[in-house]
This record gives sequence, structure tokens and C-alpha cells, in this order.
Amino acid sequence: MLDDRKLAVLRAIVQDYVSTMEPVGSKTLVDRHHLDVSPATIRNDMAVLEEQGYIAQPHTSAGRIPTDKGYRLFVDRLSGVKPLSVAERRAIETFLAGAYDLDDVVMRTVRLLAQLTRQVAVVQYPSLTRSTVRHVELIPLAAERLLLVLITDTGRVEQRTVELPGPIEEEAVTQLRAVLNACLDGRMLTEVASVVAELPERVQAGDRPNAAAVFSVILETLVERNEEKVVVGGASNLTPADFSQGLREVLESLEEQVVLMRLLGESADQSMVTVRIGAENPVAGLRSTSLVAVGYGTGDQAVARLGVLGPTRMDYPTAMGAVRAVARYVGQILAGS
Amino acid sequence: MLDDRKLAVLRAIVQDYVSTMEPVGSKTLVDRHHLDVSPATIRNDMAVLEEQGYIAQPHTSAGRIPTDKGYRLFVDRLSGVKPLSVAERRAIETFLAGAYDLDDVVMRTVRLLAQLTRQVAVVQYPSLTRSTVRHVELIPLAAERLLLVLITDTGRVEQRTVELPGPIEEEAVTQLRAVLNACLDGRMLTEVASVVAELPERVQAGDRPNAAAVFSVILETLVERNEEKVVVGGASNLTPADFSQGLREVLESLEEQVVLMRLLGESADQSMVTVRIGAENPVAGLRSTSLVAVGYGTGDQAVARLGVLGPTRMDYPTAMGAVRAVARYVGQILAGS
DNA sequence: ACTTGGCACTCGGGATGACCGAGTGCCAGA
DNA sequence: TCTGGCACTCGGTCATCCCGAGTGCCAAGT
Repeated sequence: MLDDRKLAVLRAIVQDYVSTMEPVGSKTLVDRHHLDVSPATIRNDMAVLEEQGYIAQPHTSAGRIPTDKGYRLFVDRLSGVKPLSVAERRAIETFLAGAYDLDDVVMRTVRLLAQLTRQVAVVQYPSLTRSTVRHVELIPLAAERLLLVLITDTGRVEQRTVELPGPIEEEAVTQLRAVLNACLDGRMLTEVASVVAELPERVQAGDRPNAAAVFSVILETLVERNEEKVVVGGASNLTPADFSQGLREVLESLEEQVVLMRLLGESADQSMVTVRIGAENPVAGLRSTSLVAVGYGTGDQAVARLGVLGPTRMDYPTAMGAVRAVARYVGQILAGS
Repeated sequence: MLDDRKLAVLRAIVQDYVSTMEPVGSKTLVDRHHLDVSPATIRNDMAVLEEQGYIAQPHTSAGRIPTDKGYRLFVDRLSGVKPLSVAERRAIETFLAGAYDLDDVVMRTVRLLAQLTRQVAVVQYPSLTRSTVRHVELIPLAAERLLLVLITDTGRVEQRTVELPGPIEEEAVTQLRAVLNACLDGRMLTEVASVVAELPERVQAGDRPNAAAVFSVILETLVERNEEKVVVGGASNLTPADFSQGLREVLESLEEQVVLMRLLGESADQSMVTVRIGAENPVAGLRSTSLVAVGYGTGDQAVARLGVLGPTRMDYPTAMGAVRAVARYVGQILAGS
């Protein structure tokens, strides 16, 4: 249904439009990409491509621009992943090598991705639900207040203050800490809920109200609240020109954690690079943007995702290359620490 | 030099221009603000105001718009601080009341300020240098790695991992923790540097290399690195229309912690609301914006600053009111926890 | 059955020019 | 010192025109 040349034409249109940002016509197409046919032939092909919905013209007698469907085909079948240059790889390495912290890794990764792709970068913290507990610490702040610190194997550190119903003794804190660590250490965070449910029996009766407060905060932290966390960077790479209906909408979406979660979360968590183009997007405000994302993690299993967000008119092969490479390095860093 | 009516004219010009966003002429001015003189008189006044540099005309035979100098005079002498409505006060209260964390307080404050003023909100974390140590915790993560958690009286929690030169024993950790807490508890963070210098003598000789690693991380955390932290929100309130030379520049500045620090930091840390208008700004990329900021803190002493950033053409009285009110509430919340 | 050249047609965008009106500066008179 | 009058300026808008890139279609060529 679409012969080889038509595909070549589509590819050429996408490439030209991405680089020039202007609708591309038959004539320009022929001589820029040495297709050995006449413009008229190309016109016929373009007519077919348009009929099938891969390209469109903004107004009669203007060049064609790719539609979401066109980009989709381009990404799926017409382009590979462009590997990074040596210089870029080296830049990634040196940039990430200095990190000493999970927070730091994430921050650097965001900056790096944004700079590398000149797009908006989006990095998710390692998911709590896919991590295991490494340590739980309780620190007395006042007679009736504790600081709960929870550390996971992915290096993530969550902290929360706990308001207790009554004063607690130093000893009770020590005991509680011991119990918590004994029972939770090494557990998947998804199991924690059920484990915690059985804990009250293991503390002395007098301490139960306070313990209960701690337990409920643990559950809240892990399950209900900011279970996931996303960091955004490079917002200044958004150019008003790319977003006809104003980039206000886009900026708004980028400020909503929940929205970002939906954006990143709703794709199969494979370690393959996934691309979501324009209207394929689950978020209303980002219907004119594309997301290139991939999972990253220490081993085979992805613990979170990262990616870049840009106008649908973006350089997919390069973006995919950058995202994949960065994810790989971040995985290594995480595994090494 | 400037009689009363001229000042009134300037005030009227500022108000009109802020609300309509269009250069304002003598005619419109007269009937919108019931000045009991003729347009011609106003014109003469405006000529004087222009000569003195308080207003300017974008092009010959257009209305006048205030200059930075004009806004300055307006803020200093022609307008007060507009108090918030009862509804707004209530909104602040309920919005901030639910916070249970310093992180949470800051996040909510940013959102609140942005929503209230429809501008970009900027909130600084309580300065480390003006806080005292409440607790230091060491948590063993691996044989040669510790997590250092530092808690201040303002509720701020800093965490850092420490790579040790050699393995450390449980006991040594306990001892080190005891030493640290004994020596640092209650100290101003500015004193910590000198105190830490004397510490090596108080640990056993064998542990000194490891202890030294911990100490140096403490110093790094407090002194060199992210000593201060600024959170931004409401970037979507920036409208391209307000920034002729593109808001990219502004967005870029807002992503740089260092820049934001300069922005907030370089004003006297009084608890008075300070306004920095346009070119008065120390940051190059923000020469077309104004900042309304104020210090906040638990008592009389400010521990950090917060404010809003917007186009020079902004509603100063309202912004000042909002900023002041929010700062006050945040101070209360902080004091109460 | 494709491909090609030719040709009429469309339409967006830039250039030009006229016009309107808001706004100004200045001046003479109250 | 204020006011009304008056000539002048100039940005924005609208209508018009024109150009050129681009298209679709068709008939002829391979």
C-alpha cells in the first residue's frame, strides 16, 4: 500500500520539516534529497500520503507537514536510534560521575538531558513500590515528635515527622527502631503494608498508641502520598513559536506532579525507548508535545523512567539516542553505589 | 518640584497602565480618575513628569507608560500596602495549616503565593547559616558508607552519604554520633566549622580517618555546597506578552539556583517588604522583571526570604500585601512546630 | 502502469498606501 | 496658572495588489 519511495518521501518530509520548521513542498524535496524523480511524481506520492493521513497541508497550496500519524510511522519504521557522538558520551560520563547522592544524580541527570537534547527533561525518582527497605531510623526531635527516615536500596531517602499522641521514652524509641528494622529490612515496599499490620503485637502494650502513629505515617509515606516524585528541567527550551495555543498550558502541566506521573507512568515499563506523539498523550495540556522516555534501573528491572518532552516536531532519532544513553549511564551509577 | 497633582497624575498613570496594559493618554486619564482639570493641564504635567524621567512614551504621540523610576516613586511614596481580603486570609490559613513538614510548608507556600498573586513565586528555605543544630544522626548503609542526617531548629533536614576510607564498626559509629551530638547540639551553624576543627582529638586514634571523612562532609554540606535552597512556582503565570525580548531568558534565570540566590539574597534582611524594580535587579536576565520580597522567620530575626516575581508592570500594592501576609503566616507555622 | 512536463489555479505573506484617531505640543486668552 | 483651540505626528488597521511557492490534473511519453 505504501511503496518504498512513498516511505522515503515521508521520511524526507519529516527530516526537512524538523530541521527547517517550514512546510515542505515537492520541489525543495527533490533536490535536497537526491530523489531521482521529478517533482510531479513526488506530488502524486504526497497526495497518497495525505489521503492516508500521514501528512497534511496547513492551507491549500502550501507545503506538507507530518501529522501525528506520520511521525508515528517515521519513528516505528523509518528511523533508527541515532547513537551519540563520542564527545557526547564522554560528556555524560564526566557529568554524572561526580554525583554522590541520589538527589544529586537525579538533578544532574535532568540538567544533562535538557542540555543534550535542548528539550524539557523529565526524570522520575526510583519508584518506592519497586524498592526494598534498607534501613528505618527514628530520631527523637521532641517529647512528642519523631523524625522518621526511611532508606531504600535505590538510595532514596524519605523523611517525615511524626506527631505522637503522647510522650515517648528513649528506650521505647530504641525498641521500636529495632522492631521496625528487624521486620522491614530487605522487604519490598509493597509488602510493607501487610507486615506493618502485624507489628503492634510486637511492641509493649504501653507504647502501642505511639507506635501506631509511627506505623500509620509509614503507610502514608509509602502508599498514599508522594509515592513517586518527578523532577523537571530545561523548561526554558520551550519556544513559544512551537506552541500555537500558547505554552502556558504546557508550563502548567509541567508544574503538576500528578500530571507528570500520569505522563511517564502510563506506558509499559519495558526498558525499550517508548515514544508518545502528540494526541497519543494521556494529558490534555500536552497534546501538542511528544514524549520520548525509557525505564532505567540497576539491573534488568526498571525502577523508574526518564525522558524528554518537546514539540511533536522534534528530532526523534537523536532524542531517543540521548535518552537511551543517559538511562544506561544512570543505571550504572545507581548499581555502583 | 513635583506638586501634589503631578504625583496624583503619576499614580493614576501607574494604576491605569497596570490594569489596562496600554499606554495611557491625557484624555482617558481625566475622566477615569475624576481629576477636576482639563486634559491640557494634565498634558503639561505629563511633560514635566517625562522630563524628569518618571514616564516615557513608547513612540511619539502615544500615551505614556511609567519608567522604572516612575514605579519606584509610586511604590515609595504614592501607594501603601493593600491588605488582603478576609477570604484571602482565610484561604492562606487553611492552605498552610495542613502542612506537616518543612518541605511541605515550603511547597505549599510557593503554590499559595503563585495562586494569590498570579505571578511567579519564590521561596527560600530557612538559611542554614542562621539556624542551630538540633540533631546529627549517622546511619550505617554499608561497611564503608554512612548516611549523615543533619536536623536544624527550623525543621530543615539535610542528608548526605559519606564514603569512608575504610570499614567502620558499629561501635565506632555510636561513639562518633555521641561526640557529634554532644559538641554540635544547639550550636549555630556558623560556629560548626570551628567546633569541628577540634573534634578529631576526641575520637579514638584508629577511627580518625573515617571520622575525618564525616567531618569534611559536614563542612561541605554546611559551607560550600547548597547552603541555600530556593523553590520556584507558578512559572506558567509568565505571559509572553509581558516580555518583549522573550521569556526564555527569564525561564533560564529561574532554573538557576545560584541566580535566584543572588536575586533574593542581595537585599538587606529586614523584615520590611522590599521591592526591586526592573534594572535595579542584580541579575541580567531579569532586568525586565520586578521582585517583591520579604524576610520571614520564627521571631524577630528573619531566617530566609520569600517573594513574587513579575513584570515591572505589576500590581505592587496587592503583591506587597500578599507577600507580607504569607510571610507572617509562614513564620507562625514555623514557630509553632 | 508509472512517470513526466505543462498549465491553470489557489492562497498566504509581504509591500504599499490611505485613512482614522488618539495623543501631543504649543500658543493665546481667560 | 489653567484652559480651549489647533496643527501635527504617527501607529494601527484595512484594503489592495502582487509575487511566488505549491498544488492538482491531464495528456503525452516510456
